[in-house]
Amino acid sequence: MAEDTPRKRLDADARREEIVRVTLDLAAKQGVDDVTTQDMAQAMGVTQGAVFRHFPSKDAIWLAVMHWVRDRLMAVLGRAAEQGRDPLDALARMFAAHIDFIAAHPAIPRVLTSEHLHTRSQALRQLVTEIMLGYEARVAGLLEAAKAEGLARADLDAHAAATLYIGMIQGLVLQASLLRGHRTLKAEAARTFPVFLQAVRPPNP
Amino acid sequence: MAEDTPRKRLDADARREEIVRVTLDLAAKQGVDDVTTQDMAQAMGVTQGAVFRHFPSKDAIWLAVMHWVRDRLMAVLGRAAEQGRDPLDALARMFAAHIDFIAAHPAIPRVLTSEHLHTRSQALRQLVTEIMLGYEARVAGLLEAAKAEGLARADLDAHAAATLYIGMIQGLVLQASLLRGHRTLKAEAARTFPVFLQAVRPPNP
DNA sequence: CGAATAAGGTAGTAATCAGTCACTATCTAA
DNA sequence: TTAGATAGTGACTGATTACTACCTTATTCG
Repeated sequence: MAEDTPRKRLDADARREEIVRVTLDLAAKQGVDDVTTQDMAQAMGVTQGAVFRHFPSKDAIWLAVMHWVRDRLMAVLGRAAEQGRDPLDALARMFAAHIDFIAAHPAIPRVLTSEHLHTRSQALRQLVTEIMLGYEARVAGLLEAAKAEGLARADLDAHAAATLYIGMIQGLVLQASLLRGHRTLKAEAARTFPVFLQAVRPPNP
Repeated sequence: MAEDTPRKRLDADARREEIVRVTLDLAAKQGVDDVTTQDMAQAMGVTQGAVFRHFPSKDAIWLAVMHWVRDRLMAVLGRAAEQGRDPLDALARMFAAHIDFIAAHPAIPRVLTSEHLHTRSQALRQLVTEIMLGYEARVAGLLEAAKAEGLARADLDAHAAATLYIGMIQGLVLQASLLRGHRTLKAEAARTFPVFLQAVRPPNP
């Protein structure tokens, strides 16, 4: 819960990384749009002015955060998917990896879906769009591959199913956020994914 | 797009209603957490101080907005559902009505899922939770009824399916918001709902 | 008609915010 | 050892915010 205080006088690269880290932490705790540069500085044990030595603006910080999220998330998803024995197994592994990643970094979905950030800068909006479309294409690709192998129904609308998949994650996150504690993300995810799979599977086994 | 300027000197009830209306409008245009009391006043053609004659605080305005959303949304969903010939038809009508309502009032899902509002006051958070749980229970109820009539698979996890249903709406809204214009909410919704239905329907017709 | 009532205007407040800048402390390398 | 480079400080700014107090104007009703 506390900061492991890698105190003052970091070189610029390390400090930039730390700013991204504490920004994600703070976004999880107090909400994306309530994170101030003062909060970031305090979490690192430096003064507020120091933050602006490493980023020209707050938007630039959010952009760096978004890049961090994209890189890590895509790496995690890719690693999980390539371990799958077939396309549907890959999708299941990817889903589980995503849920685990969100559980470890609760701010990630909030950053990606934050309307506050989307409206702040064109660059931010574009990056989020790119992440979403890329993710959707990846899911749709796995579903198409599943169709080719007869693992998914032949008439499946892969694009629509990918939309449903992404929505499923959003719904799970919102529930877990509203009902903090009462329902755990992982447990609900484990119940909901099989229902999604039924929409994909062919009618007669 | 413009204000139909029901100009000055409204009685308190009418003014309160108008504040709720313009707040929803502004939230759709500029984002929930970027709506200021100054913006509201300007949209109504009064000064900012006038807003606080009718609400004790900005949180109270959001609470009134949330109540408006709950009342209207629930009424719309209820009316749509009771026209259904069977539980699944009711669900389909409810979904279509929800999408139409969102298309007419784009701020609604943003208000309901705004983390900024959830963290502002306990009352707001509680009301959103109540709306979500109520909605989910309604969907789960229809699905259970469908099971009883043999319209849904007997082993369906109605609760999980309801979670998936709500997530589907969230996913559609996010897509429409990010890809403004490129994809229309109604068209994507019409493609995605049948995929969801496949998860519900019994294996052999 | 005239006074009470209710709605809006004017002009503030204190707090908070991102961003700036001149200065200082610390590190590194010749 | 010292000189240059760099990270951080501290005090500041101007803009914006929700909210308030006092005053003015419109409406209503006896």
